[in-house]
Amino acid sequence: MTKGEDTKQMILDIGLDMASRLGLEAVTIGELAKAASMSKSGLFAHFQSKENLQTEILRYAGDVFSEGVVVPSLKADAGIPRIKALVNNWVSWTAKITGGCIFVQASNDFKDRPGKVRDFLLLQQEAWIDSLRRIARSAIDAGHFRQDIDCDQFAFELYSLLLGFHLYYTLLENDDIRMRQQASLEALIKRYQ
Amino acid sequence: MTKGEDTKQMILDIGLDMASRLGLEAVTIGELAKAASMSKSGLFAHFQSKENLQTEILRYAGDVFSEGVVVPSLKADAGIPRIKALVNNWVSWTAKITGGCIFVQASNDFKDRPGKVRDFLLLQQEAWIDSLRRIARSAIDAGHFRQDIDCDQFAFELYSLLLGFHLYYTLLENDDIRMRQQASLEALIKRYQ
DNA sequence: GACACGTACGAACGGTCGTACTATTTTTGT
DNA sequence: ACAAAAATAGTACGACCGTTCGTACGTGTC
Repeated sequence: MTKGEDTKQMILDIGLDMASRLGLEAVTIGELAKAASMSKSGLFAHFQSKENLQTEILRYAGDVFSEGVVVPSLKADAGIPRIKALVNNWVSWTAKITGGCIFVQASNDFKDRPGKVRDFLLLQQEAWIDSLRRIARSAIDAGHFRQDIDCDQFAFELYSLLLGFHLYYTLLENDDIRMRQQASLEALIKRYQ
Repeated sequence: MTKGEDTKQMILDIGLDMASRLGLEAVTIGELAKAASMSKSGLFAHFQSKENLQTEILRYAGDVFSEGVVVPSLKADAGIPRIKALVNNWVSWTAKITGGCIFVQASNDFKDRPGKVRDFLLLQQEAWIDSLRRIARSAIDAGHFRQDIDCDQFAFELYSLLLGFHLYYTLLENDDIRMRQQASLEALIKRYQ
């Protein structure tokens, strides 16, 4: 790893932390440079535009998300245990940072702003929904879910539940919400059994 | 209505339209003045700060929301018909404008920015959740829902469903989502009967 | 030793932001 | 009709935005 790549990774680390706390939009080049103890221009040289910086932060966030949320859940037994593990990991990921899930935040920020960042975010969201779909599929294969269920429908309902948790947790700072979401998850699973 | 109040209302109308399309954050004083064919300073005099402008737009949005979403649903028969009417009205309200629901957008934008706007938004969200709670309560009274259900839990699950619809509709531009949400709503209602 | 390259810097650009002050015009009450 | 009051415009400000420029200091290569 050359010196430049090293620095760039350091910038992305700080940038991801910043984006997690305040949203991807709040990551300004000046502020990021200050946090990284660099000059604006020195930092800027590593990316060639703000768009690139944002996209790279998202990509890096995706890697961390995969490693910290998706992959660990695959170690749980296929089917219902894996679903519960995934939800727990997602909740931990979301609750760890004050601003909630960076992807949920960014989805809201960029949904009406066409461009590279939006396109990339869309790919990531579709990949995430695909993860939910596949986890439902594996629950069928494990014999935990009925054969005739609609995996897309399950993915939508599960993601909705996570989004509900996200709003209650970040905006309303509702403390009971973990239990409430747990109860909803149980009911959701039962409906597909 | 004096001339000033008249102008102010006109500004709020345009401001709400702007906020609906691009989010409350995107309503800048300069752009709003341009859209209203006024000078920045002339417009600014009606509010005394950006915070006031944002709060007043939210308050006005709340009025429009009440009148266009909540009140009409009260004309439907109490219980399940009223719940379905409320959901349909909410979906129409959300789908009518490109940016989706202004409150969902603003919730994401302001959740980490303490101040008057956030405080007011929180009140509105709690009032909305209370509407959901009361509509569940009236479904119990109408004999459509079981006596022993948790109205807060129902409100959370219903709102989650709406948030899921919101993301799928605004970001993913998923066309099947109305049907999918309809199916989920039916299942949700059935669980509480 | 000359040269190119990677890396970082400070300064400055044109632009937009919210806000403050001062004029000027328009409306209102008598 | 006229003065008081309200409404709007004009101008300027300091701060921050993303971006560009010229420059300087290593480090490795021919």
